[in-house]
Amino acid sequence: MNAQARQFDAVLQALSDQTRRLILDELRLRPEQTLFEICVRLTEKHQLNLTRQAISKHLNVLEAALLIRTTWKGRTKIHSLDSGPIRKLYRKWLGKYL
Amino acid sequence: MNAQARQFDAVLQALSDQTRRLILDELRLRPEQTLFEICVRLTEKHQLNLTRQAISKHLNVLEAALLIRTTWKGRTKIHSLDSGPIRKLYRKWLGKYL
DNA sequence: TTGACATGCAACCTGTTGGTTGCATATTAA
DNA sequence: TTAATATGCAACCAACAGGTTGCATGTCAA
Repeated sequence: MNAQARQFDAVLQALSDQTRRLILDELRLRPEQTLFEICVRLTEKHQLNLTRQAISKHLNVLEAALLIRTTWKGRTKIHSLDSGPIRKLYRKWLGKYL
Repeated sequence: MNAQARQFDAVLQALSDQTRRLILDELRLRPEQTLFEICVRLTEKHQLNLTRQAISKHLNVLEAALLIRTTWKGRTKIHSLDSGPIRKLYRKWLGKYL
């Protein structure tokens, strides 16, 4: 299996979880959020009661699929959406089905 | 979690496997194929050496996600692509990211 | 310097996924 | 009727996913 197929696997698998889709939605509306901010929004806005570590794992999955970019600012890690992989998936494969 | 989120989970998870994407690609180019025809195409065209039962499981996943429709014709089961769930996903969620 | 804060890392658990092998069932053809 | 054919079903397995708890690390503020 080639590299692009593996990349599509990772992107689609990352998107196949509602919690991760909610995280992306939040980052789309409000970029540059920390782990704690994301936790607060998910619990208060979406009644999603997960531990910080669970959210952190989801962020790692999204980052591994290159769907979010991160930078460190002192002791806080800033997360932002990168929709590049989704657009690539659309151009190279998914678009045929629309 | 609501029903639509679960449906999106199922569709994206079904799409997150390269073998299943190849199956959809084959059914898009040539609809109305049986399990055996799909097996032959995957092995001969894509050098994918899987047992019939493995392919059958993949077809079940795709059918559960409503990505393929099936009808019985005697002792053969005919599979066809249904891109409806992909279009719905695009309309209701993914399109925001393109 | 010390304590609070933001995050990471690792172990663990349960359920699911992707694959196999073996056998059963139903339909068609000889 | 019998044999070949197309498929389904079930058990099993290793690997992975999603979640938890507990502890470690690095940075900022008092």
